[in-house]
Amino acid sequence: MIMNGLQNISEIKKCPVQYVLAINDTLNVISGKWKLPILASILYGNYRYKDIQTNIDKITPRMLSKELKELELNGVITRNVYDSTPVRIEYKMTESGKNILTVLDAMVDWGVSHRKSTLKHSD
Amino acid sequence: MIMNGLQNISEIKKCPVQYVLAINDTLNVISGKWKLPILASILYGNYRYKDIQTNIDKITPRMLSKELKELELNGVITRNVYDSTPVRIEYKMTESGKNILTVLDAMVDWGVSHRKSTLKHSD
DNA sequence: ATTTTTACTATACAAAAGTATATCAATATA
DNA sequence: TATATTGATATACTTTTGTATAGTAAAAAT
Repeated sequence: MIMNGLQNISEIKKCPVQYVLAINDTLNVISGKWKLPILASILYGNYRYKDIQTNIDKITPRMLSKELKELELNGVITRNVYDSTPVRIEYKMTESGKNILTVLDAMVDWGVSHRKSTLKHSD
Repeated sequence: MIMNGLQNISEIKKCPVQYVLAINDTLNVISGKWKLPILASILYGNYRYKDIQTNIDKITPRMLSKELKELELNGVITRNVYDSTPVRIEYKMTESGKNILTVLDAMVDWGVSHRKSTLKHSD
C-alpha cells in the first residue's frame, strides 16, 4: 500500500517503478468510453458478441471488436470458441479480470464521498 | 460496495446510477496522460506551476494549465494566490483530493497481482 | 431458394486529446 | 537598461479515439 494514514510527505516519496507500471496497467483496462460498459455487460451475464452489442446498444461493431480484442490481450477476458453447431463464441472474465471489481469498489467509494464533500449540484 | 465475495451473478445485478456516476467522476480525475503525474508531483511537494513543470519536464505549459484548471474545477486541487511580492501561486490537494490515494492503492494492488497472474514478459 | 442471424472486417470520417512553438505581462535581477 | 523568471495564453498542427456506414462469410430458419 502507498498510503496508510500518512502524516508527512516523506512517507509518500517512495513510489517504485513497479507501482507506476501497475497503475498504468489498471488504467489501460478501465479507461476509454466502452471498457467499463463491456466489462459490466459480461459480468452481468452477457457472454456472446451479439448479447453484449444488444445490451450496450449504442456501441458500433468496430468498437466492440476492438475493445474485446484489447481486453483479451490484456488478460482480462477470454474468447472461447465452442465447436458446437452453430459455432458459439463466448467472452468471459478471467479470474484476475473479476478482481478488477475491487478497483471499481474503491472508485465508487471515492466518487461518492467526493461528491458529498464538494456538493456539486451543477454538472 | 459492489462486491463482497460474490458467488453468483444476481449479487452484481444491482448497480445504482449513483455508482456509475461516481465511477465516472473518479475516472475523470485520473485518466489522461498527465493527471497522475501532476497529482503525484503536487503530493510530492511541488506546489508551484514552475516546480510542477520542471518536475514533470516533458509537459507543455498548455497541457499543464489545462489539467490544473480541470483538477481545480473537479475539486481535487486548489489554486491559491499569495499576495506577496512577487505574487506566489500554489496548487495544493484538497482533503478529498488526498483521498484519491485509496483508489491508487487499489489500482496498484490489482495491477501487481494481475501482472503476477498473467506473467507477461512481453509488452 | 431466400432471408435472417451471428460475428465480425473495411473504409472513410469526425472529434477529442496531446504536441510544438511562439508570445506575453508583471516583476526581479544584473 | 537589458535579461531572466514566473505563470501563464495563442495558434497551428498531429495523433489517438471514437463514429458512421457498408459489407462479408458461414450457417440456420422460413
